[in-house]
Amino acid sequence: MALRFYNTLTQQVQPFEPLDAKTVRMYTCGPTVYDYAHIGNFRAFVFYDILRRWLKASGYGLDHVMNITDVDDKIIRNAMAQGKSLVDYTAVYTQAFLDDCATLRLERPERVARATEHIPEMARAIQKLGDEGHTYSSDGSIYFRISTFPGYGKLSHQHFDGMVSGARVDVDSYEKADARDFALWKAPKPGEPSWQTEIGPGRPGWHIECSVMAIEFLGSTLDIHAGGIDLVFPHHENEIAQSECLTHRPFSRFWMHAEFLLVDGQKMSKSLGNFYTLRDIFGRGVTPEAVRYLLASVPYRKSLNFTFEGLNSAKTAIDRLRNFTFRLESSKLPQIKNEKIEEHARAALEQFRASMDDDLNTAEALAAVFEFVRDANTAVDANEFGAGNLEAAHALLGQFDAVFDVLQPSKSEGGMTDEEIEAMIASRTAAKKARDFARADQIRNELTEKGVILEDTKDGVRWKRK
RNA sequence: GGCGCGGUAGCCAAGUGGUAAGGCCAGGGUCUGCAAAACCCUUAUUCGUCGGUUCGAUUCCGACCCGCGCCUCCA
Repeated sequence: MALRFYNTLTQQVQPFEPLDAKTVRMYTCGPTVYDYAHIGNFRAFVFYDILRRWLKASGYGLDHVMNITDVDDKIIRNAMAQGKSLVDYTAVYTQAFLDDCATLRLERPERVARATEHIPEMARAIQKLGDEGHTYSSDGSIYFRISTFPGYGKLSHQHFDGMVSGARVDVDSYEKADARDFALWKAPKPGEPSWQTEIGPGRPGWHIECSVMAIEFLGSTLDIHAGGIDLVFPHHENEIAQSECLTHRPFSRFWMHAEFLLVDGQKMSKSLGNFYTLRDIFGRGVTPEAVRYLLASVPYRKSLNFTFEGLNSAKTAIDRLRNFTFRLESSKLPQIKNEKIEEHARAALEQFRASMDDDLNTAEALAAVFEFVRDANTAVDANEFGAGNLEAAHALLGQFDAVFDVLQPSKSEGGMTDEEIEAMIASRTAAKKARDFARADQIRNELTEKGVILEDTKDGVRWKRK
């Protein structure tokens, strides 16, 4: 079966292939840099990464744009409260975000676009929407008139019959003609940053930035537009309205949305005290790989309950896979090729791919890997796993890690060199030979404290860093 | 109220009209001087509840209960 994804627009799983058959043009909603990103945010960002990697593994090129929203109400409020300029304020959190992404091994999109670098284009787009009768002004702000776009609601599948046009729903402290209408351009307020443009002074609304940057970089019709499920309405619905009024073409062929992350079964919030940034979690001795694995192992369309127990489970699962690769590298294997193992490796690789093709079913893909690992471990125990099986095993593990990317440990600071470790192991072996077990145990404990784990095997001692 | 998602072993979780993947935990074992580490084995007659369709349903249909998200900023 070929690659297929669930499309929020059609509410169906559909075969996927990019419009030009080679390169996937994809836009994903990035962060608003008003604070450190939290793990809930990274649920979506890890999903983007898995999607990217699987598209690449499927042979496609990528042109992926992600925005960074560096101007919005919260940013302005916080920056003003701290007496900082917008640029100074957002620089900190933008960098922190990029650092966090690198820590989680998220591939950098082909383009990372900052909203404030595209304001003239946004103004021009708003101008054009105005020329075509989709906007109205009120107190210097410009609003999109939803009633001019009949398709409104097609993504979120909502009906707005019950909403009374002209009703005053004053949620934004701006005047709107219709409750659904949204701000394209916000009038400058005293003390707030604003830009001088051909449509007057002010700053862009949130929704317009994504439409404008997506179209600018990727053209009028994208292959995939992705985001968190909470963005379906109103953000993505509004993007569609703006973009399709602007280009008169379908905005995105596929819309993909990552489900929510819960913490201890509840929505993460500062008031509940279950609000975690990556920095908070790493402070508790959790590795980036464990976070990555946990977020990736639950299929993206299923809500994920984040717990420290889950992180622990992820860590152990990764260890199992690392131990297996370590074992293949360090064991003396017989010069044979076990056909049963070969067949299993082939079947597991095929199953892995089929599962990923099926709307990125990462849970099922993982099962294929683990089943093979168990089978292969048993064979190694029985001395029936041969050097001739290594290639097929590595093909499977390589495919797995091209997506999950957790096998290589993150570098830890300090620590001993390989030579120092080998020297200590040599003295321990000597002590063991002399039956001085107290001395041998002392050396082993020392190594353990320094994060080096020894394993006594029939082929001798082998070691690894924790 | 509207729209959407989900309820499968202690926890996470896949899946199918024909009788339940995988991971973690737990218990047992192998290895070992002993631990540790590693590896292996075992662990749901049962898939929220109640009806219906069917030779047969966890899987299809209906009703109900429960949890979550969106409907105002939010990944």
